[in-house]
Amino acid sequence: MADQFQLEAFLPYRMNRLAERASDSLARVYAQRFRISVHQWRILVTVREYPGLSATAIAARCALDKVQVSRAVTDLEERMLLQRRAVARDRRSRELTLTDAGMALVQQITPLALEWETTLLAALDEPQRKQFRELLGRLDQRLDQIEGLESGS
Amino acid sequence: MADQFQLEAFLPYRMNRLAERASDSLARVYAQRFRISVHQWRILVTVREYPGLSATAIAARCALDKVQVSRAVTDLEERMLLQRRAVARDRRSRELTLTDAGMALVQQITPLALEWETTLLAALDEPQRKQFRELLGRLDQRLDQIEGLESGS
DNA sequence: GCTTACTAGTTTCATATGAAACTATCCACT
DNA sequence: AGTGGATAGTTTCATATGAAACTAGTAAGC
Repeated sequence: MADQFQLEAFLPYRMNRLAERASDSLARVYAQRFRISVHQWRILVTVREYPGLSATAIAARCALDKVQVSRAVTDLEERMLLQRRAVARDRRSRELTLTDAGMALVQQITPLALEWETTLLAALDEPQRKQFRELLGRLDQRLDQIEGLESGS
Repeated sequence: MADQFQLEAFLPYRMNRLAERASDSLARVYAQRFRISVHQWRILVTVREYPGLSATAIAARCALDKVQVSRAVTDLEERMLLQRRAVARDRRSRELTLTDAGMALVQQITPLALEWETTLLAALDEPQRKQFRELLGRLDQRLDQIEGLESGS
């Protein structure tokens, strides 16, 4: 069995390598130019889409660790790209919103990110793009199940 | 434009999240039990498939950094899972091969890894599995082109 | 055979990471 | 009101990372 195992055909490896290459290539489009990390980018666009979320909610929504969110948000706030506003009903938590500068930054980077995505997806025709998204969704759901089994049994 | 950007629909994010979840879930199958990291697993199976490769060749083949390979190999050698043999034609480089214990370990982990992969792929039917591999391949090739453009211009 | 440029692999060092501890607050129950 | 968990977010600390420096060796031009 092991003697026919090929790393190149093993999906976890394939997915990881592809995701990492894609992520690195995209980051080269905006990271140095705007001094924004991938984590910070995720946070900025999520706060733009859902203004007023708490740090914990952000962490859950963009698959980040709460420590990473804490640190990234501190930095973004220092740079006046985002603000934390105290919320009456729970004084542990704060509502996050973008500042005008933060919004402007997102407006600047978004077209670059979408353009990069379009460039990547030029490898596929429209039905294939649709199919790819569909398959990613199915695998994601499957991982929900697998994780359920892991903790359940 | 930015006001319709959704992280959840953005492919680099989707791919990253899926790959990371998959990698973590799989690692839970063997990492603690055999004290093998993902990097080490890649190295072991690659050395099994191509005995006698150098560290640099391994790094290129499994998308790892040469520093990571150096460290992982040192550890694997200390644990007698792999050996480095001097090679006459170039005294900087050494040929890597698995020891019997290393081979046995690969034989033990491989079925678990393949079983995990099968569990994940149960989310898809056979044509979808084939299609998924095909699409990953196309995107990989596209990234070769994109990286070419980046350094070329 | 020297000098120069390159490559294999290791080590150093500064930074990134995330688990676990911690602080402050909230909530449920008595 | 008071006690015993939970939870939000931060800080600490030990480990992981990878760029750059380094060591040792190779290769090509003179």
